[in-house]
Amino acid sequence: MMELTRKGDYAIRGIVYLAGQPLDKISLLSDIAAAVQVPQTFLAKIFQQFSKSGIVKSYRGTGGGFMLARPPEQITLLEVVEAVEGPITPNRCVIAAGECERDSICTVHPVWARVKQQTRSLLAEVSLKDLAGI
Amino acid sequence: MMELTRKGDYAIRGIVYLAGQPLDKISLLSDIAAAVQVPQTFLAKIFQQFSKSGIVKSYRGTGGGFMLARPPEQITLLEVVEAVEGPITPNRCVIAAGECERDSICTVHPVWARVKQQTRSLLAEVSLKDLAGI
DNA sequence: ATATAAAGGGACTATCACAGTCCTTTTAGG
DNA sequence: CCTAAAAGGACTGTGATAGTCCCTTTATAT
Repeated sequence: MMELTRKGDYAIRGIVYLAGQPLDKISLLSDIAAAVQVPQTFLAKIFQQFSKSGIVKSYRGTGGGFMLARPPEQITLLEVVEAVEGPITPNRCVIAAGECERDSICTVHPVWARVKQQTRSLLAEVSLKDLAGI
Repeated sequence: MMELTRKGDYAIRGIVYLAGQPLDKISLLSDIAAAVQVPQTFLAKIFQQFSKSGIVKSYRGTGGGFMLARPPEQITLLEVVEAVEGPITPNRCVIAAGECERDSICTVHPVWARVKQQTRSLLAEVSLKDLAGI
């Protein structure tokens, strides 16, 4: 239970690397992939998701690459994880009330809600600045 | 991320049902399965794990079945979940130091350790008595 | 204009964990 | 010794994960 996927792991590695680079430097995907030891084609998919979530800005063509969309202290670990893994939901029931028919009688429900809330707020307190050790 | 499997869900349903029964009553697997709407053969595997973990006591043969091994207030949700899902580990690195080679440089590591610790202690505070609403 | 260097995006594949099923064996009572 | 239960092993279908491959789009440099 509660395991981060390899994709999530790679995502964090990649973005933390980016956070460690000079703010206005555009990094090549190939460089990032080599530095953090992740297959480049796979990392490409991950950075596409980052781009859509507004965590990174991408530039195409010659001289293109990736940059953080905001300074590292304004990007949280929660954002990064949820960008690639989707919302954190310890139990399907937590997604939305009524998702399971046993809802009304389910005393476990509120416990998962607390786990979710607690975890999200912990991850929200950690920024890329912290992780990059700047 | 962080999703409880269906097995874990079923496990909780089954054990909470048992906690709601009279303390010394031996319940049939077939009854439990029917009550909580889980395939009996699948629930059988789950209760075998419970039995090995010492959460329930099993009796074979005619008149056999299952009973909680301890009173409901002495069995925690953490025990139940870990019995069937294994240890709660948000990230492979958290399992043991040195599991990943990037260990020493990995600033994310301590964050996962906190998530793990926090979640475990929350689940440890909830007993079957609470869940069964006794 | 055209060659080139990048990211974007779609389609495809292999592997593995999850979610079960089925069948045989063991244990206990009547 | 027959029957009722759990124990255990072997097997299977399905879906998510973890990629790969190839083509398209966009931008720059010559």
